Amino acid sequence: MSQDNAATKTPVRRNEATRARNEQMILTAAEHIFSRHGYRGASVQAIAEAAGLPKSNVLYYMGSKQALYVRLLARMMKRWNALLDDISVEDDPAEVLTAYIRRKVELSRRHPEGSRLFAAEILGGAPFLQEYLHGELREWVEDRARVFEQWAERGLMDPVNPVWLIFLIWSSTQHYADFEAQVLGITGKDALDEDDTEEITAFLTRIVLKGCGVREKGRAIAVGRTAE
Amino acid sequence: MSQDNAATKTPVRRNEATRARNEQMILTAAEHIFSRHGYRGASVQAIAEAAGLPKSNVLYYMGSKQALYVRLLARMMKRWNALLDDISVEDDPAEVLTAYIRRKVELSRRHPEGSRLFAAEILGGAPFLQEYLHGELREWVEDRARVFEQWAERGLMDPVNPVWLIFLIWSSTQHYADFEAQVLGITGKDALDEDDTEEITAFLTRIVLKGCGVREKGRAIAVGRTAE
DNA sequence: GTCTATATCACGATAGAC
DNA sequence: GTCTATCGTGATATAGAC
Repeated sequence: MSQDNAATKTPVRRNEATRARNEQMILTAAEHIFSRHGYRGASVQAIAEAAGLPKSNVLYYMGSKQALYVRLLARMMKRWNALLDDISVEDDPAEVLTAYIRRKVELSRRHPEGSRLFAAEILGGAPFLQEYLHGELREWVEDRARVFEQWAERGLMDPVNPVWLIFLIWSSTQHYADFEAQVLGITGKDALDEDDTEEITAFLTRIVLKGCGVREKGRAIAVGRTAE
Repeated sequence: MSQDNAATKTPVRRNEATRARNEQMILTAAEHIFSRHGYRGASVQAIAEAAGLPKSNVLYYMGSKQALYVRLLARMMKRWNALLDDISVEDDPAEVLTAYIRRKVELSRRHPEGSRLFAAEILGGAPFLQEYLHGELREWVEDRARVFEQWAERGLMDPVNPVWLIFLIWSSTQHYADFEAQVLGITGKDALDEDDTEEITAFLTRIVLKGCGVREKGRAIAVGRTAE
């Protein structure tokens, strides 16, 4: 990230701070613009204006439009991976799924523009993420899928297709970030507050757990009008 | 759609056929390009090349880039509305939800690019669809929501928030069109076939019905490892 | 290290030849 | 009705002044 210090003899501490601050401004602004218009639809000019810097500075700091875009994608993948810790057959399905849904909703809420940036990349056929999808992410899904299947064999949940289940969790949680404009239009709100988010998390958790017949710590779950 | 016939004296049937065919080519090509790159990211040049026509002809037939885009959005909204027939409290929740999920999956499968076009529009803040979201679509959702609530009061399903339920159905069904690149990357397939689609429909239907505690024709649903 | 000025090219749209 | 030629604008990127 900063290997070119050898070229400059003096420490230039003040400039390093300036650079760090400007880079942060650019990254924030770029995530905003790219998420709204996609890679091609976004212009460096618009990003520069949003960051309050001259257009050339954006290119000076980031090298090129593409390098900036790739850097943002990588940052989002990193956030994403941070909440995907390992699971094993010994874990409790209800706990794992509940925690995962909650974290996904929280991440979407914390970084809606990153989520939309990723969504736009996938919508466009994932030209910059082909490798990631076919490699790292695919392996991650296969690992979890195997655990879900073992849970089903042990009678801890229904034998549903684990990949479709993962897609269900992804789509339903990200929806509130990616389709925010639609959600707000239909609900008539200006923004979703923390209470809404709590309610949505509880709703999605409940549907997924009950829908997959997840037993809590070996007990059969309550069913019927008294449930929840 | 064709009110300017008064200007031409002769019938010009052949040209009408040419026009109809060219317009169709343009609409198909434009849906492809707009869905990949969004409104700003798409160029009339690229649409023209995909349609096999000179750039000027695209603008001649469609008037402007924006008019073409709006026309495509309207076409998608029309397809969308076609499967949203009225429901009442007297209907069976299981039947209504099952049919709706099936139709949504089928529509996404028939028109994946239309679905992605819509998604890109929403991702970008829905600049051309604000009115639709706050008006027509919002009313549609409120109508269904009221019926869901009445079903819950009658004990036909759990008292879940009906709006979150509708969002769940939308997001989980459209996921396979909108995030197709991700789905194919992770599953390692070239395309989802009809068997996959059937399986996904069955999975989503099962999770939603069971998750919401929908009783089939008044009976309590089966639960536990023998279910399904 | 930062920013102005500019090179080069593609954009949407249109005027006018056929 | 169709297509070529072109206009004015805004794109990414860079060279060079400070």
